[in-house]
Amino acid sequence: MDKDVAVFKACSDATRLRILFLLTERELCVCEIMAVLDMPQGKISRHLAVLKQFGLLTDRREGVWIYYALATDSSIALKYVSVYLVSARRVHERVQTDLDRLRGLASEGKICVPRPSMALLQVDEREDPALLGQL
Amino acid sequence: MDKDVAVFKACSDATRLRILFLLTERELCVCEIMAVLDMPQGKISRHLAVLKQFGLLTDRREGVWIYYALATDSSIALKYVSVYLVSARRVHERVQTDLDRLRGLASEGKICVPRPSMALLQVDEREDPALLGQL
DNA sequence: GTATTATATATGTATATTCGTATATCAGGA
DNA sequence: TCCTGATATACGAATATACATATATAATAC
Repeated sequence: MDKDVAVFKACSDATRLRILFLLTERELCVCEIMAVLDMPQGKISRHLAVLKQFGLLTDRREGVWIYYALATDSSIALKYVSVYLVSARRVHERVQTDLDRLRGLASEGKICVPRPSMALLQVDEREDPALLGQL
Repeated sequence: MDKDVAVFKACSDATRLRILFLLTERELCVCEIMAVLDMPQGKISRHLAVLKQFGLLTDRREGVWIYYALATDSSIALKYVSVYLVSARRVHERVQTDLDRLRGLASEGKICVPRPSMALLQVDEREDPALLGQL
């Protein structure tokens, strides 16, 4: 149960939640997240460290860049949070703005090297209404 | 999105999460939760106030007792947290112990007046594997 | 080797959270 | 009315968190 508490704690900060929503799009390096959220590098790195420590993210280095991606199966709560992230993306304006900004900056080549889509979460967002149909 | 952050913050404490798991069984008054968790009354009341303030609980007074129950539809995140609560009940030992203790104390008449089951969450826990089948 | 870029981390400070303890409120019964 | 049991809340101490700022590390190019 402590792992689940940690997952919820990781999500209980607006900046971290925005980062998680961004990562539903694809894996991202720190500089991309910095550019989209327009926040200082140290702040982003610290939040990424928290998310990784609590098991929500994985990272891999590719040359100078370190790419972060949503983790899976680290806890029960994370599974449900993952479904939430994919389902709620289109609902929150803030998230829409962030995602638009990410795509915009990437297509203009203004943030490091755009990576191919490699999101680990394989849920089709169009399927989500069925998930909660019974509620 | 702030509402969702609040929901996750509400869940990011072990005591509050245990209370939420208990309330998947049925609505409960403060003295029942106190007895099951064996914690001082002030502590329970404070956590209930937080959960209510963040929209996770509703309360109703019946004479001297105030019954708390899981709320619904107060935010997107809460829907997914509710499904998580029902699905994860049987997985966590701590939750099992709490639920067994609740039923034991209630059947022995050791905690105020046992109420009929009035859980607001209408999800059948046997259905939950389908919810995450695609993950 | 040095310089540069990307990322991580240490430090100090302000704020928030949690808890135990004590006290206040509220409803019902004598 | 007073008393009692159930619940809420206020207060202070200990701890945790988030932040800006500064510095450290790590990989690459030269």
